[in-house]
Parts: sequence; structure tokens; C-alpha cells
Amino acid sequence: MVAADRGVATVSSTELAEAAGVNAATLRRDLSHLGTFGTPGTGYEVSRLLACVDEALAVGRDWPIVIAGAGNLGRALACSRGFTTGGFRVAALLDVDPAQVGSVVNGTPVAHLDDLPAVVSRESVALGVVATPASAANDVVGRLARCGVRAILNFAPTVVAVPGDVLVHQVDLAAELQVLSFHLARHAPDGPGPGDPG
Amino acid sequence: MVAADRGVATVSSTELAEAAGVNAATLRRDLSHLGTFGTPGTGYEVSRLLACVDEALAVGRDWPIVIAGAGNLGRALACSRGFTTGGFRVAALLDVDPAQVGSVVNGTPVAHLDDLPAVVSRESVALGVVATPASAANDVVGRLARCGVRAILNFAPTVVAVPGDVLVHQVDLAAELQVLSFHLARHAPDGPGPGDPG
DNA sequence: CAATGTGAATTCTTTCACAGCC
DNA sequence: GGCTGTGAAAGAATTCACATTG
Repeated sequence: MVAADRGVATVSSTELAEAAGVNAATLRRDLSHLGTFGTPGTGYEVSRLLACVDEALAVGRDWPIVIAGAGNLGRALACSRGFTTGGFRVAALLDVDPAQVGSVVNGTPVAHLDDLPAVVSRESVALGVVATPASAANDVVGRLARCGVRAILNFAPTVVAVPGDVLVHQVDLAAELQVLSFHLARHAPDGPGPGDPG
Repeated sequence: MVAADRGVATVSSTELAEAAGVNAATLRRDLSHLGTFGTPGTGYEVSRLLACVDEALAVGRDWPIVIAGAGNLGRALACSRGFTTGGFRVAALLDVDPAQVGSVVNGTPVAHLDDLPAVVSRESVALGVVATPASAANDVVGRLARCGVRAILNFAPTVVAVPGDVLVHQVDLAAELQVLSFHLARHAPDGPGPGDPG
């Protein structure tokens, strides 16, 4: 149970560290980078702590984003909690499929990809998400960059090159799966695991 | 262009490092953990290199997985390149919605969640993916653990507790978005970025 | 007394630089 | 000559431990 839910106004670094599974000293040092707001003998005032973390993460600002690709992944992201809270707001989904354009997903309109410049300009979009097939990713990234989008999150399995100072982060949904299978393989290389190949 | 595509049989650590954007010495040391297979004066034989990396990542084994939740995210994952290649095979999607059960997504059948034990047993599934709403995640993780699934990838925004030695990895789709917005905020705190709140 | 914030010690990672090999 | 693999140096991150404070 989290501190705030217990009606307690303060948390100690030890409590937080145990909950997060990290060392208490490390946690204190990390928090100290955000300023000095702990009380010796008592701990951290929860409301103050939350406010400082939000401040540091630039939560509370308005971050309009666009999601290119209204397929399963694009729609899933548009409905995802993390994409619709914490300051992020999905200004539009974009697709080239006439059957998709004009529909509404989770309150967000699906616009044609050609309307990207208009949407970006109107909503001051600085962040773009690419959830298209790999074949379309390069074109879409180029369009986003030309519209003035300054950071791009790419879910397509393609390494994309951008002209200039646009920030691109690649997301590999299967990477974590590989990590897990790796651990299983180490733990029981010949045990009762997955079936034989073939 | 990648080495193998140029008809070249070997790559040097410098080439690989530049392509990956890392230091050459680091790359050499990392590869040395997989064994010794470079040729001084020449570089790494590409086919040998690929074989060793695949070996180390346990690619080539058969890793049947199940995906719980046949919503947008579950379907997107079932169609995702990384989930259907590299040794992974989606044995089944699972859902409780009667409208979904019985349908087929990208060649994968959607079964009822109650059939989980049968599927896991029949296909020797050791890896589970949770793509359900947060409210269902805890129940699903418990079911997976009880069936003998030994590692779970959780896309639901809930910290789940598992009984025993089951490995759980949490995936936060919005985390990367926060990283990007953080960088934008640092780079131009008051510049022509996102619009004003409100 | 309990818990923070931080010097100092430790541990891990990255990088340099070069002996040895092709 | 060019390149690997690795000992040794440099740099970062983590952890200990304690003076300090409410």
C-alpha cells in the first residue's frame, strides 16, 4: 500500500526504496538532485515530493502529440493511460486509409496523413509517435520532421534517419521478450521448458 | 548499408561501432563475452558473428508464448514482427469477450481465458504477455503463474505481485514519451514548443 | 531518537593503448 | 599494415557511514 493511501503525510527513503526495490542511499541521492525537501528525523512530505517529481518531469505542461498509424498499435496507444494523462494529449491519429479517416478513437479524431502540417501547426505539436508498418515509417518520419515536430517515438522496426536536430527514440516491443527468454534459457538450459525445435 | 549486403564476408569492430553509435573497444569487449571468434587484421566473419549472437540470445529455440487480452494492444503484438520471428511463436491469444473468442488474428486463434491451462500444457508455453486492462491484470498474472508460465511481460499499468519464482517484467509504453518531453523541456524551456496549459 | 544529505570508499563500466596475430 | 582481445587507466554509479538536524 502506498504512503498517501495510509493517511500518512510523510515517507522515509527506506520505505520508498523497499517499495521500488532499490538501495535507500541511492534513492536519497537521486532525490537530492531535485532539490532539498526532506525533513531529518521524519522523512519526505508526500505532497511536496509528488510536486517536485512532477515539476522535474515537466508534468503539468501541455504536450500535444500526434500518432501516425491508426492500426491496432496506434489505436492501443491512443487509448493507453500513459499517453492520455500526465500532460500528454493525443491531438490526432493519422492514417492514409480512407476507411479510417474521419473516425474517432477514444475521443481522438483520425485525420488523413496529408493533414499533418495543418494539425501540427494548429495544435503546436512537438512530439510525434510512429505506429505504422515498417515500410511507411521512413516517409512518415520525414514528414513529421519537415512539419517541425522536434522529437519522435518510433515503434516501427526500422532504423530511421532524420535530417537535423530531430530527436528519435526507437522502441522495440520484442526486446523485453528476448530478455525474458534469455533468463529462462540461463535458468534451465535443458530443463522442462519450451518444446524442441522442429 | 549492412556488411552482409555489400557482399563482404567480414566486418571490423570499428564499422560495427560506428553503425551502432558506440565505442569500438566497448563493442569488442562485449563480443568477447560470447567467445573468441574475431580474426586479427581482418575482423569478424559475418556469418560466424550472426551465429554466435543468435546462440547467445537463445534464438533458434522454439519459444511458444500466449498473449492475454485480444484488444488493440494484444492484436498489435500478435502481428508484431518481433513477436512472430526470432524463435517466438504466438500459441494463442486469450480473452473473455465471447465476440472475440473463436476469431483468428494473423493466423493465431483467440481462445477463452479459461482455456489457458489447456493451451499452456499442450504447447509447453513458458512465456506470457499481459495486454489486458489494468483491472484484469492481477487476475491474469495469477492464472498464468498457476499454469506454470515462468516469465511474464506485463503491458498493463499495474504493479503485479506473483507468488514464487515467476519472473515479471513491466513495460511502460509512455516512459519513452516522458523521456522525450523531458529532453524537449530542457532544450527549450520557454521556447516555441507546446502551447500554454488551459 | 530517527532520518536526511553527502563526503569517502567501493564497485561497476567505459575507454585507452598496446602486445600479439594475420 | 590492420585489427583483435585484453591489461591497465579513467570515469560513473552505487553503497557505506556519519555528521547534522528536527
